Amino acid sequence: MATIDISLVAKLPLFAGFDADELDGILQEARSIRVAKNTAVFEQGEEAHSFFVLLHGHVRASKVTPTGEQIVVRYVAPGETLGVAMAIGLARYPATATAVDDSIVLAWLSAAWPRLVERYPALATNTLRTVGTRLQETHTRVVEMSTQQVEQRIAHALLRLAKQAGRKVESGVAIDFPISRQDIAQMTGTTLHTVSRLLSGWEQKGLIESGRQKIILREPHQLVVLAEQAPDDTSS
Amino acid sequence: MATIDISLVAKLPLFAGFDADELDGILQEARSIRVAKNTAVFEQGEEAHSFFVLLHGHVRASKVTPTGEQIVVRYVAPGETLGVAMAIGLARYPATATAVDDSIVLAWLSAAWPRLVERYPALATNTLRTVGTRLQETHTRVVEMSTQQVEQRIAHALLRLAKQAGRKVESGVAIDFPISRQDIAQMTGTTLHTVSRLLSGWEQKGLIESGRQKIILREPHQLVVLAEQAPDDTSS
DNA sequence: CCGGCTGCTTGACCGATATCAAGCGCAATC
DNA sequence: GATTGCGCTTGATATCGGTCAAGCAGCCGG
Repeated sequence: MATIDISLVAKLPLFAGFDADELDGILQEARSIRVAKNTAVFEQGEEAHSFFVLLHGHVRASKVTPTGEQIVVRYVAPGETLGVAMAIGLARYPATATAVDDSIVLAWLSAAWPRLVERYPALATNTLRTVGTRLQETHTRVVEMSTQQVEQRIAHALLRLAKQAGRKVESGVAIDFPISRQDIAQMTGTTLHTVSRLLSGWEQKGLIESGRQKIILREPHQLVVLAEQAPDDTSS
Repeated sequence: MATIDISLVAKLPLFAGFDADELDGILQEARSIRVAKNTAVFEQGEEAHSFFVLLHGHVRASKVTPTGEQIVVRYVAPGETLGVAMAIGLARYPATATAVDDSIVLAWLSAAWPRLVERYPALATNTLRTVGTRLQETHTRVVEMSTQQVEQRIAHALLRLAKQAGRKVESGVAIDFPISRQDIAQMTGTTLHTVSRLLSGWEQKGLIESGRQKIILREPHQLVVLAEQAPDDTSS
């Protein structure tokens, strides 16, 4: 029953435009849950009993196809919502959410959503905005997959990860959670092998520094150049 | 000032849960606009002055990349909303909407959206649902592009088009608007040439019947088989 | 401290699909 | 009814990146 501190969430997009009292009312209904590294917040196909806000840590949303192939939908950063299936009219989660680091989420019962929205209509418009943003981002991904080579796509993916979850370190910007070549392959529609080869190449050129589930961008600007390079541009 | 007939729109998802009076209030503010074949409803990058509901015809939403490549985002069927940029927090249209047939749209000024939503909160939740659905569909597309061969992707695309805009004809199901090989290429992330070759092959096998900007599915079920065929399944 | 798992690397090969190139024919326009 | 353009077809060739295969190495658990 420990109440959640308002200051933790007051500035999140989901709660934009709410005053302290309203926030308090909404938070009344939330439970805070610890999710250990490598355990699921929810699983694809499961009944969408709750929706969440990530408070701390990092969560990977992924989908499996009927034939067993897996793709990474996105990485969730602290402050973002996840599992809003009910709000968009789904009874079941369309993807699996796995903590890639020890994480903390706020959870509301999906059943409470209609009531919350009725009392606090801004919840709907705020959620509409974030779902709209995700739609834009997903379209960007489709465009990239349609028009760019693997090298450009991976460069873009790394830059996005760094922007979203970059931590400054001495030698550059580190991606602040464990991520494998396989994960990157599943984000960019390619294979583990190709990612490995490309990253090895970049490491040789000093663009990045990498290890087991670890990537540090040493020369982000060089990566930007790579990412924007036209398919046949051999000017380096 | 000709008022729009309520019965035309009462059953659309955007207006789910509204009674006649409310609908009337909303429709007061709409203008009905004819859009001739091959003209734009709105253009990518343009200020998002209005949002729309397609009443009649078919509209193609497409995006151009900085480097000039074009991709088709989706085809809009009658009853669907388009140009809801403002609702998802965008000041400008993220894509171009072009009528592929003579079409009729209802248009509201984007500026009216906040006021409409305040008076009719269900507009927000209904829009949230449709944007959520589009997000799902776009994820499906990403999954397909990541895991399937061109042949499967094109088969899926045709089946989806037929489902969404199929018209029964003697020889099968026709896609009810002009669509070129180029369009299909831009929907599936491939090239005009590959689409042409594949369709030629299917036509030979009697699966489809096609002509200039025209495609008729003769054997939808065979296409389903093709679409679901595993990458190396040579069982035909 | 050791063993084994899991993530990573690297080579060789191959094949799906893009690219390059040429030409055809329907259909709209004047 | 002629003309021209646009959508389509089809061949030849090139290549990116996937697949197959083998081995390495950092890290966790015992």
